[in-house]
Amino acid sequence: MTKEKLLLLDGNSLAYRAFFALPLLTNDSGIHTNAVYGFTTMLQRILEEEQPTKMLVAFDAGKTTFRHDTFTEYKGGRQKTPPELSEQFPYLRKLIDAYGIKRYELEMYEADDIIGTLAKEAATQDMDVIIVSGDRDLTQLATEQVTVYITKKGITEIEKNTPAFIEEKYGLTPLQIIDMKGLMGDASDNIPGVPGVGEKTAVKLLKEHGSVEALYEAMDTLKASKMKEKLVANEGQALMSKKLATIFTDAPIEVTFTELNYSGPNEEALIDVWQELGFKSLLEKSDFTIEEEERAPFDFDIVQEVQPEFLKDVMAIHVELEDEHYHTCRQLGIAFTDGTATKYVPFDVAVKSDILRRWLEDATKVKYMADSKASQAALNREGIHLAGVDFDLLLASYINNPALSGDDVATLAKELGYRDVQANESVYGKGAKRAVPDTDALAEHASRKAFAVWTLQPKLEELLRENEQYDLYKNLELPLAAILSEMESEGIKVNRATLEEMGQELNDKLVILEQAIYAEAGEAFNVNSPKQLGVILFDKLGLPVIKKTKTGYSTAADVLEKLKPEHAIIEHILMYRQLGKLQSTYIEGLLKEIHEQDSKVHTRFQQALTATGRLSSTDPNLQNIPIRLEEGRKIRQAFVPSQKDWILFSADYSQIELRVLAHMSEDPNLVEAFREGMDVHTRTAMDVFHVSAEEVDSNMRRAAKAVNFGIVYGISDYGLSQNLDITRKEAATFIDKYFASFPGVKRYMDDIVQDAKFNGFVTTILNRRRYLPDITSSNFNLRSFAERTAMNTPIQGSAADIIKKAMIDMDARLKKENMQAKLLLQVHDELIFEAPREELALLEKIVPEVMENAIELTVPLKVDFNYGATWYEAK
DNA sequence: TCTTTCACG
DNA sequence: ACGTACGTGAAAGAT
Repeated sequence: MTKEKLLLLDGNSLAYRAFFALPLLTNDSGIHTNAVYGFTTMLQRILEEEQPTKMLVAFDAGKTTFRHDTFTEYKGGRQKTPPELSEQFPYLRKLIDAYGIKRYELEMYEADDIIGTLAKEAATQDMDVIIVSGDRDLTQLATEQVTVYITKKGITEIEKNTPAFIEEKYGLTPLQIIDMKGLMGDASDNIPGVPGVGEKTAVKLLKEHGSVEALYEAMDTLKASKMKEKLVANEGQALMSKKLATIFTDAPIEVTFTELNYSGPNEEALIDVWQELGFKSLLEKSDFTIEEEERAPFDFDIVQEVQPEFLKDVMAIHVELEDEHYHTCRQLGIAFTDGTATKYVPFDVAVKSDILRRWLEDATKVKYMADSKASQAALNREGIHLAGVDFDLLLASYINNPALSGDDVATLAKELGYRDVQANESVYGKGAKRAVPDTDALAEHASRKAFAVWTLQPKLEELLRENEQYDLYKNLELPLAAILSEMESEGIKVNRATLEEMGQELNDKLVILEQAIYAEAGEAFNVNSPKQLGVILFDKLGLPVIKKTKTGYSTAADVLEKLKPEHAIIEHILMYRQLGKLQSTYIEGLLKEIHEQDSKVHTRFQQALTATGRLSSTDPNLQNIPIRLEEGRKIRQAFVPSQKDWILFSADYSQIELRVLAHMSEDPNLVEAFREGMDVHTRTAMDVFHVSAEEVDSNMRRAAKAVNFGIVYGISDYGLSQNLDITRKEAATFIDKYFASFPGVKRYMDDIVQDAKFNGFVTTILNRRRYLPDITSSNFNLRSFAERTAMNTPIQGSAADIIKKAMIDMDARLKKENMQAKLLLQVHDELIFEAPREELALLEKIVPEVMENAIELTVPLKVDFNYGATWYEAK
């Protein structure tokens, strides 16, 4: 029989802690949920770690307790419980019941007393006892059998108070904690103590005398001092305070230990509570099976022939695809609705219908869609050129709040309170069980999506107008989707043979390096395993440990760089890593993505994903093809134009983020630097180091460049010190000097954080928003992160606005000029085109012109360009 | 599925 | 006293 383990939780204290530690979350019905959420996450963790056999959550009952008989002002002057917290207690009780945990409260006693009484009793029955609270007072209950867990940093960390721990921390026994409070008092409980005595003095006195009573007995031996006077004058108060602080361990509790047996949650009840509270992440993480919500019945028809009268002037249409890989997956069918009648056409039927084809291509026929870029790309494959898209649910949701957007219609709809559409996962299944369902189920699913789009269109447009984001959505993101879809469908040609040849060479080098590493290590091991590599470097070879990760030794490149002088193996490992990365990600990875039919790769640009408004690129990611190191840069030799005698043409914005910063901050110094066409890093070095342009050496410029990066990222001395490998203090000096030279930037950074605190969000030049709920958090880390984000997002996001606008203008200009040149890729501050060589002269003229004039700033935008027979040469 | 590492702007 | 630079995606190993 294993030992019983009793877990006693201080319900009130933990709820308070969680409430103040977390931002005010609300569920769909507007109930605040942060305290319950925090309590739940903490409970989940403790249950997993401790595996208790018995549990109880104690609550305070009512306002008055026996302590008020001693001192009527006990807990007086306390702030009223915020209503946002009060409303959560019923849910907390429901939650605890669903977990199958005993709840208990007792008239006239506080939760502490219940816990103290049960802990004492349990210890006599030889149980292990763990108490969990946010209130340090409870540490007085610690004994060899009773450990008191006190939550720290809100609720994320736990301090385990054993008698030994308390001894080390204060030099006191757990029971002396009571004496300490008797002397120093406790403002939060309105316990007076002795005025002028704080923690330091109290601990000192108790180390000397042992207890409050012993201290007063020995009072005559103390030499006269202000302190002694205060002690003498407040003897009664000190003794009363000690009494108030003492947890009562003989409360008349009427529960048996059998009632406290814990055997796990009632899953069904717990799911219900979590759903009611809207704890999506917990529901997903748990392995509970969630029952489908009931949906209202829905009328739709499956048609095998498209009649012209089905197709109205304004419709919501949905192209149902097998999965998210819309360039390759099966297209299953098309649903369309006018809000009255909903029809589903299997895809093979749809493509054969000239009526439908003409309607899809007719720009005067208005279409509302869930994800127009995916649909357009999927239709492009059949030679259907979608036109007339007027609403895009995915993009509208993303602009409304970039943090929420999933890519499933059900998820997006649910965020707006619409539930009559199923999640893809529940229609198709997941993992190995994933399969396309029968036509009826498929048709219903697609039809419901079309209807959801129809229903949500007015709501979302209204929301966007309210926030003055309609223009951004309608005139930037929506037309951009069509352009991106063309870019993706066009694809970029990749020379398979070139990559294979490089792969062969890399392979030869990797084999040699691997052998050298084994020889230097004295054994063979998996160099790609950070764990095994850590053992070799730090245990076997005894190299100094510079940094640790949460799972072991760090073997990241910056760490290895520092170890280079220590051992010859390091250089080989770094080289192995570098070449291995090229081989696995860029040679093998890219080869897998080349389409057989056209020798091209067709990436997907995610337009509704990033928090800042940037695009991202997947399958393959063409926004991180190597360039910084020559070995990697050669990968770009495999990217070629799709036609003979064509070229690749690349144009990039110079210092766009710093120019945006100059524009937004209106810092005179920074503005001048750009207006004068100066090298901005050199200029920064001149101002920070107080030297002339000629005196700026490469080191100074390097440091200045790092500071400029830091400014854009939301500067911190720690980050800069890491980057430049200098001390934090030196980094702080750099930053101070920078802000002294660029006071406008300093003001901007301060203002933007204030704005974010006031509004709860930050915006870009085109009014893109990012909400920053953590900006008011009491958690230092969360708040600091939000503050840096507040500084960075307007910069990164506005740069994204600018290049997106340039893409739209460029598309129009290429059409106007009747050019064959095609835009293929966007890499954040760079556009890559392919074009016949004859168009080069015109490209050199119009690309910089269009890009530089995309959006007018108070400083000029500058564009550099290059071209060549491969992407490598277009540098 | 999560963690670590490393490629890009 | 707190402990990270901003934004991404892919591969490999560990779990």
